Amino acid sequence: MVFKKDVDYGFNVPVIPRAPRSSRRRAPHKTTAEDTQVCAFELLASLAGKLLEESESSSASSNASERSDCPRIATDIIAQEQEDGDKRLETECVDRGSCEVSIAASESTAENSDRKCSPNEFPHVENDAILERTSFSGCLHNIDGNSKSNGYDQQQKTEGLEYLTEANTCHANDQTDLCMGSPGLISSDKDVNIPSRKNLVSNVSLSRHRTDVSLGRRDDDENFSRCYNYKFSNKVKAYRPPPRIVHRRIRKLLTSKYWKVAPKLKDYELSRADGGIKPLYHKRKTCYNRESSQHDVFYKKRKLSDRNSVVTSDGGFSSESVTNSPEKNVDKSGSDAMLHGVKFSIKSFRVPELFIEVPDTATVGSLKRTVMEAVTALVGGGIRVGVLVKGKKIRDDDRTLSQTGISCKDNLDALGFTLEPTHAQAPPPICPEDHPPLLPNDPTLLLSRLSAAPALELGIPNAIPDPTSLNDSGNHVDSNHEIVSSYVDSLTDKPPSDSRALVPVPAMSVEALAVVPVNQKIRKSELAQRRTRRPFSVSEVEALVQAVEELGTGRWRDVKLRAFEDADHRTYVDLKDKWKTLVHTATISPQQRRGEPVPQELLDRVLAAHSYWSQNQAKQGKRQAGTLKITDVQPGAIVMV
DNA sequence: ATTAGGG
DNA sequence: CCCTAAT
Repeated sequence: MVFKKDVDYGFNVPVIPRAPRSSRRRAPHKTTAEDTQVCAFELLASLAGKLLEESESSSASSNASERSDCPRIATDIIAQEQEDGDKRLETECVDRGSCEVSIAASESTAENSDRKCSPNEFPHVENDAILERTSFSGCLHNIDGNSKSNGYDQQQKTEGLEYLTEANTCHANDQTDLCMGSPGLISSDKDVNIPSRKNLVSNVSLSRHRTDVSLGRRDDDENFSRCYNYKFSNKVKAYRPPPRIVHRRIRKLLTSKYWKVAPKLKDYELSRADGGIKPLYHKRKTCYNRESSQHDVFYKKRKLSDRNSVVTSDGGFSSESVTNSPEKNVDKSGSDAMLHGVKFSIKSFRVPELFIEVPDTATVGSLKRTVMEAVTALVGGGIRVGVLVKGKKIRDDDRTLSQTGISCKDNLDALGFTLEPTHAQAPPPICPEDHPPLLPNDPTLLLSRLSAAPALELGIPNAIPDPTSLNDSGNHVDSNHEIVSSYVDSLTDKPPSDSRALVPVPAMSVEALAVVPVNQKIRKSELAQRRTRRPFSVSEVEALVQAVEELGTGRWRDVKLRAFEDADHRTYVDLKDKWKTLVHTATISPQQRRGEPVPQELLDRVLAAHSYWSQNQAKQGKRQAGTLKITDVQPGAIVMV
């Protein structure tokens, strides 16, 4: 941050009138939620419709080869289920085993193991539907972690039992993948009530057959992106469920981090070419649930139900259902030239787990849209592509395809891709915007800050912001570039001239690959989680104190504008909160204080200002032109008991 | 969009 | 810091 003001108000505290309301930014006209609703709805509906259509008409043949593409899986869950010994369950899930087996394990293996649970922790099936996959060939499973008889922890673990399945195997057995059971069925620890699943939606499930609906290829995409505003959460309130409603939950759970919503896929394509498009969503106010959502699901279910909630994990468990089908896209005329090339098409990407919750009074269309949102959010949250060969992850980006064993057509079957959260391998993701143009250690900035620090003028050495603290706000390395470049590299890997590396079939593969977003801004928004903690530096406190001394404690917006306008990561709420803690800190004994010690001088000023402004709250109106001598109130304010 | 408070 | 209610 930078001190915007270097005026020495001394001890005189002028009462500065509030900035005229007119000066406050007005949000531009926004499209009505209605529009958004309708549009998104239709789009998703049509998409889902196609899925259904395809799933019904397609055969149930499984794809063994595909399965072998991703041999590694999270089987602990399965095993767990079987340990449970529940025959019904077993029956229900056995087939799924193959599905799971086909899931490519990624970094979050640890996560999975964490999810392991003892038999008696088996998930309690309810009526919530859990969408295992939302690759649009996904399976729906009726599993609900909300056991009313279990405790919180149990709940957590239960949630982790959600199956990781792959659609193409699920459908192989004509399993009832989509389970929309009747409400109210709750099972105890020992009695996993699964039967309800049988009554559930029949095989007309979405997952009977891989639908191969390309995420980024919908004609409606354009509209979609425009209309999909994630504002539906408000809208959904219209679907407020009746008291006894049971909410359907569609979720996949692997980690505790959530991605943020993102624009349509097509944008990604564009972004690749343009070098980045403007993100549709900057604020975190979009539709996602934070960590607490899961933790509180027990207690706040009611709350959650009021809106559609979507949580996607970044577990890195994203797997792909890539289908190499060279024969399909071979360019006959150029077959010779492509003899050593690699052509393939990506049928679809499997999407990492999603957590979706909507009131069961919501419409199907709403559900579809929600799923769409989840997927979109996930994809836009910042992912990168992982390459799997025979189930093995290829991390060396410099290896040629031939060296990797995927240079010949025969091996294409073993080629797979995964979608992984970029930050899974990246350092703490930091938003570029969070940092001022000037580097923290930039002499210029440092000087300006020092000179602007009232403390200097007051001759209080302690208040001089130390370089260390100054660096605090900017010592984060923007990892975006790394990530992006890394990602790009993986796609545009340049192999030795003599060997033809991955040469995507223009129309097909390029597009398919484009499914992976590169947009930095999108990545930024990825942090739909709790903001990174950023302790106030002494200099910041300094600025805050000064601003409050001048403006009072009820004008945080002005404080922000005055002293922290350039500190994007400090919102007026942050400032208000900081002031709150400062007052508290100043009140308690020095021994009880934690963190970077704040100069007592500042704390004294905090108390003084706090005291003054709280005392004069009522009189503020009359003191328009008045001034105050801090010293006048300090004596009393400093008194600590 | 802000402010005020509780968590 | 987050979340909400109330402005």
